[in-house]
Amino acid sequence: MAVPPGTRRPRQAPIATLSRVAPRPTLRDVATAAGVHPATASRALNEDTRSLVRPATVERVRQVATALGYSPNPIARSLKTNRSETVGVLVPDITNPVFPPIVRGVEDFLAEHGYTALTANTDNDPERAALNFAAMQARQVDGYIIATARRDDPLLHDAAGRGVPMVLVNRQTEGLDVSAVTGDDSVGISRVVDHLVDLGHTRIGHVAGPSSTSTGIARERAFRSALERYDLSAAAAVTAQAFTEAAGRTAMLELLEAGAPTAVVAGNDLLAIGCYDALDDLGLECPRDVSVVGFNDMPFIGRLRPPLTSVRVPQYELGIEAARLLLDRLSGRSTTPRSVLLPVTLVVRGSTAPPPGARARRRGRGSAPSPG
Amino acid sequence: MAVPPGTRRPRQAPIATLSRVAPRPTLRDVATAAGVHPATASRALNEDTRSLVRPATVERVRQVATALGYSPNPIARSLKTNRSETVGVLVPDITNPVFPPIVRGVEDFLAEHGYTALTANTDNDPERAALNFAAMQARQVDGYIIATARRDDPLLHDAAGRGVPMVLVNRQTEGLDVSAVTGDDSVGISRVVDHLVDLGHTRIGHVAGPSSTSTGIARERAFRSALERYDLSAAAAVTAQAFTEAAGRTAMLELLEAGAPTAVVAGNDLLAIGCYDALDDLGLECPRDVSVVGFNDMPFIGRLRPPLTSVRVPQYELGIEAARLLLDRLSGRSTTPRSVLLPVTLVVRGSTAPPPGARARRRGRGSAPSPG
DNA sequence: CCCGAGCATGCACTCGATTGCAAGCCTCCC
DNA sequence: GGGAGGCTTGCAATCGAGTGCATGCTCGGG
Repeated sequence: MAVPPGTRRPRQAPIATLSRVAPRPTLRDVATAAGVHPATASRALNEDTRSLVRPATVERVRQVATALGYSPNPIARSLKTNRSETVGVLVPDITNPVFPPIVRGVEDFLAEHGYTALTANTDNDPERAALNFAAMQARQVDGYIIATARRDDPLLHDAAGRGVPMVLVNRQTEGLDVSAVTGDDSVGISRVVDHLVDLGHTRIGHVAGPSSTSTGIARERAFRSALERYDLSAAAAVTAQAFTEAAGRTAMLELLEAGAPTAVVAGNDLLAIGCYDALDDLGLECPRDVSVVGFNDMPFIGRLRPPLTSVRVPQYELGIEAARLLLDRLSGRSTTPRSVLLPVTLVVRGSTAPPPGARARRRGRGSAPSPG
Repeated sequence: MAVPPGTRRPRQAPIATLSRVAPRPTLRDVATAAGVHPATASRALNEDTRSLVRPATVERVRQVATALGYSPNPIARSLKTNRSETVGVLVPDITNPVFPPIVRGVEDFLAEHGYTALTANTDNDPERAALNFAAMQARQVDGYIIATARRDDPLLHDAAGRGVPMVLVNRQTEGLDVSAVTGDDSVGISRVVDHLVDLGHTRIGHVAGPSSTSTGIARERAFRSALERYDLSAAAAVTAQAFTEAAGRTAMLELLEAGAPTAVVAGNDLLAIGCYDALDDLGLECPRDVSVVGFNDMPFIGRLRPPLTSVRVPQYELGIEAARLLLDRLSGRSTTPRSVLLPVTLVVRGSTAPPPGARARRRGRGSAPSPG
């Protein structure tokens, strides 16, 4: 070698760059500073190859590494290992208040374990979902947390078939053998119906969420079976086109025309707000004329006019749990899919009241109704 | 080499893996399939080296590439180019309703240009911010969009000094020569004061945001100078410890004790909700006893009880604009920092009314008040 | 005292794509 | 017909870290 010593870093200095970013030290830098081969430095710094290196050397390398402020380049590592310590998170729309707490939970748990999250919005569009999914795939994400599942979702079936690690959160897909974390829709709706019957309602309607989503279907089913327990049937039921305020309003207008419910169970809080709008349109008042119940207990939903009675779903915990399941799967700790149902609670507020011209029945919580 | 031809892909098949992910085709695969050298394939597929390759070859390579479903491995590319087509987004807390629209705007604009966003929450903790910042740095993000700026922020000064590309959004940092996109706080507050004076208020108080944030300070300054234009001075002003409901309540209780304002301008909507809480505590009613105004016009804030008068800030557009500035900077299209002020509008709702025992003055919008 | 076992370390190749440089071919013109 | 120049393409090194294999050293036993 004719190269004089100390010329180890051949990156030529840029001619006239004002203040370029100082290059981070690499593994080679650490190695030469510690007087060892890069391979040795690599092994010394790596948890599960450390045993191959003499303890004294390990110590020296580690000290040099911290002294230089070395941290491995995740890109280079990913290239070699095919893992990126990154997971993809798909949500319909982060602007929908249900999702920020979920995402926050996911990110918090991931960060705690050295992972980072790549988030994308799909707007419930399968095509956008597929695009984002592929883009994340290309970026070598190790797995996915999916809040956008459709009841029948070819994209997910396909991916699951290829063995892509993923966890569904909030929503499910039928016949898909992957882990999922959701709120207990059935119990939630059941509590809602208990509450309304308690208040004396018998003509209860339902503004269901879109039938393309598991939550839409599950809550509608739960609604019907809860009514059956009281020998009641739905005053009317209309399915909204989307989980949005506008769709809720449209559906509610239809519902009010179809039956004449004294109470309405909405598929989620946004639909419930749409119901408020529809009542406004018709000059009706909630809860005096019609009681309304939502689902999810979004932030600030208790401060609406009137405060919305809703079912609280522990969104943050949903996110935490989903992230936990995914990392368990990635680390090989657990291999069989698990379905986790998180408990929900009914939060009674001002949007529910006895039906017009009636007094509330008094009844023990959860007990069977005494026959008429 | 004794290796028979056709053995180009030496990855041995795993023994008993049920359904592994099919390996994505690489550039080499495309190259051999097209009968060219990988380097040629690379140039053919790359926008700005394409001119070096014979058009017929380009076409052949591109066809083979799409036939094989090739897409470049961003990890490998990043390693070589030191760019990742990824930008880091720092927000205090995605759970705060102000931020989702901003993030959404950022992500939408980035996605449209082939970039992706890495989001992290800092909880306004400089230490967490530094950690996240470093983690993103390690992941080779090309630049940052920062919604967590503190008024005096060593982290940002340091990074800016090193030439790290970044754009501030929503908040600013003093004496920092980087691009920033914010709502026009000064005009917003000015409109608020106009409106309150219009209604007949003269004893106006302020619950200011934390003085560690530019928005806290800027809005307070704007508040005082707006009052001066009417020869008024603040009935009282208290600085909240954080932009949270709880901090707003505490500050408001103090404020009500200090002065006896008939109207209160809150530093943002969350603080305004805290003001509602405080009024509740004391058995006062808004707007009958005290008018309250917020800032930001968060989603659903108009559906509160009472509907909050607030200043609408175009958050989504803030995000879009911030992303645009950053990408302009990254592409070298624009090099000098720019400050963008987006226009805001006052949205008058039910939380503001004339002061107790007074009728509203009628006054032309924005005109100087007629002296006493 | 010598040889073998075993531990510690170094060497070199790899992941997938990019890019400076070299080489080949063709064409055009003298 | 021959040479020069330009257009295409190939070669090989590189980014930073991980890893199978080879090598060297040390220590212990015979």
